[in-house]
Amino acid sequence: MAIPEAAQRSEAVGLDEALQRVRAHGGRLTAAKRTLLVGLHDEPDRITAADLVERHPGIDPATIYRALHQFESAGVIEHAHLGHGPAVYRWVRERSVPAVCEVCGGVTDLPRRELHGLAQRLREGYGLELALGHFALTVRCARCLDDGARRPAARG
Amino acid sequence: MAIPEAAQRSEAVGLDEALQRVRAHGGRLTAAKRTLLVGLHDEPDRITAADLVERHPGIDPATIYRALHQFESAGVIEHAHLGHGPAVYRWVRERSVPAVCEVCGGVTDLPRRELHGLAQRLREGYGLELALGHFALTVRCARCLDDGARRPAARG
DNA sequence: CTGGTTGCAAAACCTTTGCAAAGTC
DNA sequence: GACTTTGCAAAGGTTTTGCAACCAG
Repeated sequence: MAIPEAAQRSEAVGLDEALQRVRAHGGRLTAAKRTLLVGLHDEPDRITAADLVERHPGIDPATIYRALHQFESAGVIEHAHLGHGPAVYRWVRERSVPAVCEVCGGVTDLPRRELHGLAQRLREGYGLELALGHFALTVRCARCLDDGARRPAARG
Repeated sequence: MAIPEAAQRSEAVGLDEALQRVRAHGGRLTAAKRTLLVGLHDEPDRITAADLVERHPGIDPATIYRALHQFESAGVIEHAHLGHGPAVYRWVRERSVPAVCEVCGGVTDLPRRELHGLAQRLREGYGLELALGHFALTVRCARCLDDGARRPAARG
């Protein structure tokens, strides 16, 4: 239930500002962190910690996890859970809501706007403030729905 | 990405029918499974596998996990992921969508109806069929929002 | 120099799997 | 008697932690 401190209303930041932010949060800028920040900044997709471990054989997994936590506290990156399996990390950008196909695992990014109606209902009806983006919505994509229709489910 | 076979459109079933269903799915009714089914049937809340392990010291954890899978295939129970931490299991009932407070972890069950609007938008706008109930929505509950307002967040 | 950071190794956590013995139908 | 299930133990994948050596500011 850890809540990223600064990540709350963060907007996308450039690489330079990211470095500053990490320092401002009490972090020191080591070679490892610079490397990881550059890698994350240049990566358009959501990636796992394991991806980073693989791409940076010189950096220990523990270091990578620790750096990711720190970057997230600094509001530079954010993580999400797409389903089973490891968390995925991404540079903070215009906030979107990931929708994961439960069949093929494909991710569709939805503009937050699509969730406004729901957010309002939850706010007015339940006093709940929808927190978007940290956990994915589960869906079935068009392709998998199509496959399912063609080869109907093994009877119940 | 495993999709429960029969659980798709299951309705709540009684204990007796559950026993039948498990047998119908090729399962044998052992003492352990009967015990677990009764426990699950009588439990109003979502519980973890660890809860069951604790409540039934005579049954091995591996057996409990295997039984849970089998019950789920039979459409008798369903599991969901509320956030970080272990999966939670519950007797199948009128389908609802769990909303978990990211601060306190409290769960609010939403009627599926609240999600109809969103489901329609995703269907018409993206060809995505919203799959509800397996993963929770993340929210902040009224109480935690209130606390947050009183003791404002450490600035970003 | 002080205090954050690293690598290594070990552990934590949740869940799955192999196997021989035991149980169900 | 055929086939499933159980307990035990071991392993799996992901993430965290303790600790001594190291490095940034």
